[in-house]
Formats: sequence, structure tokens, C-alpha cells
Amino acid sequence: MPPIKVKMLDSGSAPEGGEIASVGAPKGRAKLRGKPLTRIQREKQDVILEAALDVFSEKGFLGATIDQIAEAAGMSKPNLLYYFPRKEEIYKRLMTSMLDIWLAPLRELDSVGDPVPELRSYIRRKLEMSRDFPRQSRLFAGEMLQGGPRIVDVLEGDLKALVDEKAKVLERWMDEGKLRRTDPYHLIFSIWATTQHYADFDVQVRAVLGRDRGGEGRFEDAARFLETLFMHGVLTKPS
Amino acid sequence: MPPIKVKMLDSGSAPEGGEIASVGAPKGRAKLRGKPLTRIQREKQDVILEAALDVFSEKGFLGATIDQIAEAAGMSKPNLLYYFPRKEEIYKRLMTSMLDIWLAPLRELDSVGDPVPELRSYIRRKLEMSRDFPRQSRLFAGEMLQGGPRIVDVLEGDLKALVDEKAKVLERWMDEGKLRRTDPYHLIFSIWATTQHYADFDVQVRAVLGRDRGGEGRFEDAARFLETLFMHGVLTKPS
DNA sequence: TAACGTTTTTTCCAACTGGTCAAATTTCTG
DNA sequence: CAGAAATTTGACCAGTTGGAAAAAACGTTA
Repeated sequence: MPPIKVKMLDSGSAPEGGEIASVGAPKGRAKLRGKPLTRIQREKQDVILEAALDVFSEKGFLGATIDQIAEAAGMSKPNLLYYFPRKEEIYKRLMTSMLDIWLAPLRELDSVGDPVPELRSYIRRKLEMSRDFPRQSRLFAGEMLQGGPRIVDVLEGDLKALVDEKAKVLERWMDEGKLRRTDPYHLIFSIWATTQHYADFDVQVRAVLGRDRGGEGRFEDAARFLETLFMHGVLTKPS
Repeated sequence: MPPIKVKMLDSGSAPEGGEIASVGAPKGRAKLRGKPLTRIQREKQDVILEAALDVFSEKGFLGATIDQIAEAAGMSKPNLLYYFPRKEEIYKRLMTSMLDIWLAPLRELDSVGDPVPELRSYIRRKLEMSRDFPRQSRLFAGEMLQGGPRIVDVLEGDLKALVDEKAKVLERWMDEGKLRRTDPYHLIFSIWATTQHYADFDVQVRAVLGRDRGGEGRFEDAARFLETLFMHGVLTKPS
């Protein structure tokens, strides 16, 4: 199973020179397009992406400003613009590189394994991602909230394909009587929803749990609860 | 059980005149503060709030502009500003009036009823809210994503109180052996997460389910799945 | 060290932002 | 209908926004 190719709409404005080669210098002002990146370029891009993740995840794409990102990255706005000529470019880079690791747990849901430990560990790993990469989760959630204009292609393409594949795995388990027969798509949705909730709605979770239970231990509590929920539901008398 | 008083930080910049009465005209330019609203005022405010809900839920607080709201409401920016002197005022009004109906299903979770139908209907009603008021759900989710700066007070106040109360109900049911013993708070979180997911991540859900299964029927599918999940979990062999 | 490519800074801009204000218009009330 | 109150408009403003241009500073290597 090849790693999902998380290709965005396109990785930059169409390559210089259309059908009829436009004479003269490239119009897109493609400053660092000649591929091999220098050390400094790699380093600075990383710094920028890290800063951008902070700002974008907190303010959303529209709410974030280049100035804020530049300041968080410790450089001037024109300097940042030297590495990423447009705001959207940073955002897209962030989104692609993020989706890749974000979907890793699902990709590893193994069809040859046993349903119980497989599902159990999938849920746990998803929850760990919420704990360890909350900014990425919020970035993605923000994009979804806005209707995913910069990412729909991936959703309908690679993501759907991956989910289709894993849904089949779940269905087979159901056929074999190892899992209760339910809708595999909604099962996946519910795992996503419950785990990501702890990153995306962190404020609410903390506020409701209060100072005593809202600390780091809340992830262990959540893990325990979700395991019970998904394995047995909340009823005492099983049907 | 009195209806939650969903009071925001405060319902307008502090009433004119501080401790030491500031002489002269009110500085806050309190145009329509003398309470009894005219017919036009009520109508226009409704139109504005409706338009603002569209724009805010789509772009977030920061991403939305007064101009966009004004255009969606079919009036000029200064005219809109005549009814709501600041952008944040619209947002807060929206949030308060929304939270009220948003929490209604939880409020109605009845301690005297039987756990099974009570929980079942709570889940269904929450899911219905996601279907019928997706913009409100997204508005709230967006606020959460940004750390809820304009709403933390409510979360830590009335919301926490309500959840505390209902958690006790759940706990009693567990004591009586009517519910499996688990964490009631995380149970509530998981119901919120799974149901609101269908509003907040609508694009993703549609994209993954595809054209055939992404239609209106998806809510019935979700309802069936969630009922099974919460009641029995996904295992065939109950422990 | 001279020349060259890379990186950074300074300056600038046009469009947009939230919001004000006074004047003009409409609606309501007697 | 007159007059007052409520509503709407057009002009305006200071600050911010994403981004462009060019020049300056820097680093590297012959």
C-alpha cells in the first residue's frame, strides 16, 4: 500500500510559460524555483512553517496575517515573502505535510490483524495525535469548518480512497462475525470525531473538567473511556 | 431546573458613567439603548443576525468583515453599524442566543426517566441539531478552535455547571446498575463530538461518502450507527 | 580580494479594514 | 399635515493588509 500522495490543488501557480511560450522573463516571479534548496533555505522554511502553524492554527487562514507569522518566525515580512511568495503557499505546504502524518494511523489499520487490538490501537494512536499535535488538528478542523476550499480535492481523492479501502477491511471483519454489523464509514467518522475533539475543543474540555481533572491525565481518562465505549457501549445488559 | 442564563462577558460596554460619574454625554455612543425596540429595529436586527450567522460561520470572527455581513443583510455598512455599533456585538449576540438552544437537549436529559430512552433521545436530538442548525454548530466550533476568547466565561460558568449536574445524573444511573460504569464527562464529550461532527466536518463527510451516500440520508445512517455504538459498542461478543 | 549569487532590509503601495459623522431621508405621532 | 424621532446614506479616516521593487548586506569561491 503506497503512501497516499497528498497533492494539493497544485503546488504553485502553473509553471512559467503557457501553451504558447510567453517570451521574456517568468512573470510569476519564481524566486527560488530552481529545485536544490540551500541549507539556509531549508532551515528558514522550517522556521517559517513552524511559526505559521502556530498562527494559522490559532487564527485560521483568513485571520492570520503575514506579519504575525513573520514576527513569530523572527524575521521581517519581506524576508518571509522571499521564501514563500504568497500566504496561501505556506498554508498549503502546511496542510499537505500535515495530512500525511495525520492519516498514518488509519493507513496502518491492518487487515490481517485481529479487529479488537487493531481498533483499540487505532483509537489510541488517534488520541495520541490529538494530544501531541493539537495545532495540526485545529488547522485541519478550521479548514473543514470553512468548507475546505483549499483541500476538497484531496478529500474526494486520496482520502476517500483510503477510507473506502479501510471500510472494506472493517466490513470483512463484520462478515467474519468478528465485529458487530454496523456502518463502517460512520464508525471511522466517530473515531475521528471523538479523538480529535480533545484537540479541537480543548478549551471546552478543560473548562468543563475544571482545574483538577483537566490536566494531562485527561488523555488517559479519555483513552479508557473511548475503549469502553467502542468495545462495549454504555449499557450494562448487552443484547 | 431554571434555564441557564447564558450571559456573555457583558452585554455591551459597561453602562455609561463609571464610579465617578463622567460628566457630559455618554461616550459609548449608545444609540439605541433606551430599551423598547421599534418594529423596524426588531426586524432589521433579525435580518442582520441571520446574515451575520451566514458570514461568521463561514469565515470565522476574524475572517468576516462588516461589509460582507451588511451586503448579505442587504444594507449599507453604516446602516448596519447603526443597529450594532461594533462587529463583536453582533458576534456575541449570536453566540448567546445560540448557546441557549444549543444546550436545550442536554438540559432536558431527565433524571427520572430511564437511561436507555433518555440517552437514545438525547443523541438523536443532538444529531438533529447538527442537521438543522449546522451554521450555529460551526460558529461555535470556530470559537472553540480559537480558544474561545469571547466565551470562556460561559464555558467555565454555566456550561460547566450544567454538565456537572448531568454527569451526576449519569453517575446515579451507573450506581443503580442501569449504565455501565464509565466516565460520565467523557461520555457527554463523545456524544457532542460524534453528533456535531456531521455539521462541522460536513465537507469531509460528504466527500468520503460520495455522491450516493452523502445526501440527506446520511443523517439517518448516522443516527442508526450512533445508537448502536453508544448502546452496544462494536463488538459481537459482549463481555 | 573581486565577482557573483544569496539573503535581508528599507521603502513603498493600493486595497481593504472597522468605524465615525453630519446631512439627508423616511416613518411615526399628534 | 407639521414636527419630532427614527432611519439611511455618502463622504471620510486612520490603521492594517498582502505584496512589489530595489537596493543593500552577506557569504562563498575562484
